[in-house]
Amino acid sequence: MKVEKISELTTNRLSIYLRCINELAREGDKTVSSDKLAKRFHLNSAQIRKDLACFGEFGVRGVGYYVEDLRDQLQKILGLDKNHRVAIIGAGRLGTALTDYYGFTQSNFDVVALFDTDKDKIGEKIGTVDVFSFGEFGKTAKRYEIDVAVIAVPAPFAQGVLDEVSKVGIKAVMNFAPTPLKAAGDVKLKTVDLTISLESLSYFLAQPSS
Amino acid sequence: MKVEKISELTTNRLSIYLRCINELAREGDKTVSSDKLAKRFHLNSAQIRKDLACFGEFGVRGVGYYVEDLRDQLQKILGLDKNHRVAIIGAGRLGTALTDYYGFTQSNFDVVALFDTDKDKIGEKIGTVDVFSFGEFGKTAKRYEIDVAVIAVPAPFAQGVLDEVSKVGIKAVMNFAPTPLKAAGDVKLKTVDLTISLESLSYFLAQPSS
DNA sequence: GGATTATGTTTCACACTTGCAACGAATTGT
DNA sequence: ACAATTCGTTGCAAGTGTGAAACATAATCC
Repeated sequence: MKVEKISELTTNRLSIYLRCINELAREGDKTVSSDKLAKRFHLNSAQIRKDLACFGEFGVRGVGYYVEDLRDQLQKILGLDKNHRVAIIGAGRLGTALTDYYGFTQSNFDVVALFDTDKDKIGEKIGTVDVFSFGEFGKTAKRYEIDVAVIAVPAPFAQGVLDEVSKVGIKAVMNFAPTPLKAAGDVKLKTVDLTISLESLSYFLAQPSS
Repeated sequence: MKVEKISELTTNRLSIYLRCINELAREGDKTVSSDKLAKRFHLNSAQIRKDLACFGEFGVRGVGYYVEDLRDQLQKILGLDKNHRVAIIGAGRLGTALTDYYGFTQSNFDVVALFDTDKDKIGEKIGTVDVFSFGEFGKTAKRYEIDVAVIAVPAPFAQGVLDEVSKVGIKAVMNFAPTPLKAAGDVKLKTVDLTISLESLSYFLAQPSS
């Protein structure tokens, strides 16, 4: 078992392994070798072993991995055994869509509060979730024990929101605003930039070589 | 000007340059050097010049780049001067949210049709967009001259949708289903996997080192 | 006990990207 | 004319991730 720092690419692969293992578990498989896993899901067996070995010895030599055990281990490593309380800042189209997003609702992330600065929205409900004034973010976030923030405001306001959110002590932030943000060192910021993805498609379509 | 193949990382940076240039244009700047651009937006001046040089000589030695000209050039390179007609497959929460997403509506991507297999949804409208039966995708896609498809269906159906979409001759696909897909060589597939991003945050929160 | 299987681990080569430095070429300003 | 600026281009070092191979270790099967 190594004790190096874990690359984000590694944890991303762990997510993928977990999905594959879940699929095998649904099919009733009890054990699986890194080789079978690799061939079935087009992965690399050596890398699977390397990645898993970062976190412990989960496999059994001569046998492989016990599917249910590995699933539990991966869930634990990825922190999917603990619940998180999510606030979404920005009750616009994207924010309201994310509130209902099954990726949140089906996982260990519970959206418990929305924030906006629009007085017409404050006090309303999106589904079962209340919309609060972003001016009272600190107070409300503490009351709801928020530990994850999702930024769904227009780009020019995103940095301000991130600063405010960080001030309250929230350490995990997902940003959907199409702009790079500067976060404090101890804050994990994950930006999902759909604009770049779209423009990448657009570029491809514009190329005559296609 | 090089004629090598362009890496996707390069085009992603072009998207970023375009944003920066747009910001400068809004502020009224007429020219900018790669050095100023780099310092202002925390980029690398040599890389800016290298990236731009892949597509032509847009700068003027001793002067820098003309802001408006560079903006137009970048838009043209990224294909943002031509409109695209988008179909969204899957009229669930994510699909309907994307239909209204300003990233689409504010860009050169027009969402012109939704598809689903649920009879209760077929025939309805999401905003101004009709929901069609996915069974008639080929016919309807041709009629609407769709050239971009967005997959917003549950993971188990995503590959089937991609195959069907490819059969119709659509070459650009954006996939929101949390599963890797196999696309034909001439089809550009861009997968946005929010689950992996979420689990990455979850992992971070689970680490005692944080 | 011996053969087989498959992990945990190390090692190496390869590819890719990035960042830095350098330099000729071209333009502007004095 | 000359200095200053800045692009276009090249080369190189550093870092990172990937892929394949190899091998000791350990469990299972016969």
